[in-house]
Amino acid sequence: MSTAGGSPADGGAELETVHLLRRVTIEFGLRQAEFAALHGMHPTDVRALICLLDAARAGTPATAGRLGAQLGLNSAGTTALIDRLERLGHVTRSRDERDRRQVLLTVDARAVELGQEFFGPTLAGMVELLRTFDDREAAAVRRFLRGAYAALAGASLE
Amino acid sequence: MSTAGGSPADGGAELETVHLLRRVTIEFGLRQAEFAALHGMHPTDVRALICLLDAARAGTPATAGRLGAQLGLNSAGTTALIDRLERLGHVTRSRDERDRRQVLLTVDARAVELGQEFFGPTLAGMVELLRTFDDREAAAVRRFLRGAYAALAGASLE
DNA sequence: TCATATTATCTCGCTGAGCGAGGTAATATG
DNA sequence: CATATTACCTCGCTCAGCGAGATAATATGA
Repeated sequence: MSTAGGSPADGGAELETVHLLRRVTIEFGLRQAEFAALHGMHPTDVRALICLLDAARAGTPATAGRLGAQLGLNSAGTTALIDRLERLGHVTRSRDERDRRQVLLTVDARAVELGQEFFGPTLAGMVELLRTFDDREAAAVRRFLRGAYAALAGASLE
Repeated sequence: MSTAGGSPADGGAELETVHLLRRVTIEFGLRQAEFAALHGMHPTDVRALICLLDAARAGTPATAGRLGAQLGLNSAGTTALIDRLERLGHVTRSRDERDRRQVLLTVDARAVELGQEFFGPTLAGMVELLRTFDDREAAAVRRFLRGAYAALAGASLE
């Protein structure tokens, strides 16, 4: 169908998808907040762990400053954040030997486990769902998410 | 982790999609925080406006309590949140005449405009992208997002 | 080499978002 | 009609995150 002329009804289907994405992001945030409360943390702490794990997966060295920038915190807030995570034993600080100004961050294995315990079933549900997609459909989902990221961040992923 | 019987390569493609979604949600949160800072608000205030607009779109009456529940706030925090939004002129309180305990909330038109000014280009970018999808691909994206919401919220949408 | 700028992080003091506890109307229940 | 429940609000407090500024490590230029 999809008459290209941009009738209100047609735009609706696409806007609906965007609204859907927005609701998903809010719900994701709420689950993060729950996980945070469950382990004596704050939503920002969980977001920080996610960023650190993403960096680890991507092979990017995780420094204090980079983390703060990703989370939109200033340096004082970043220091406080890392203090909390370190106090809870979820991350470890270490000096970069190449540039001793920088603080490298590593996520403790136990923190990863806790995350998988909590988010595992949810993420598994999504993976399960994706298995019912054929190649073209799965590729479409990835293409949309990459595009959404680009639209949001003004930068594409890798 | 080791999910069910899929080959490692297969699980990778699906997990990649899920990680992509997670990154998108974090980026969405950052844009919300920027919008908030730009207008003297806080991230929670923006999330609240989104919830109120979603409720309006769905035709659900928006009450103080319901909003607080959606955002994971307790009653004190909810009251403070609505105080802030009302002080900024973004929402209006009114008593429900059916049940005078309840406070109904309506979003001011100006707040909607501000949101569209800021998020319009980003959302338009996503809509544009979606227009390049054929019907089956677009449907796949919606199906994934609905499923993701269900996995996150433990409830499906409508 | 040594002064100077820049970068990366930390410390200090403060503001205010959000919590727990408790209060006050309005509505339900026996 | 007393009592419970619901929906919201007030009060006092804690601590996340901010701005300002300090410190230490690295670049830059004469």
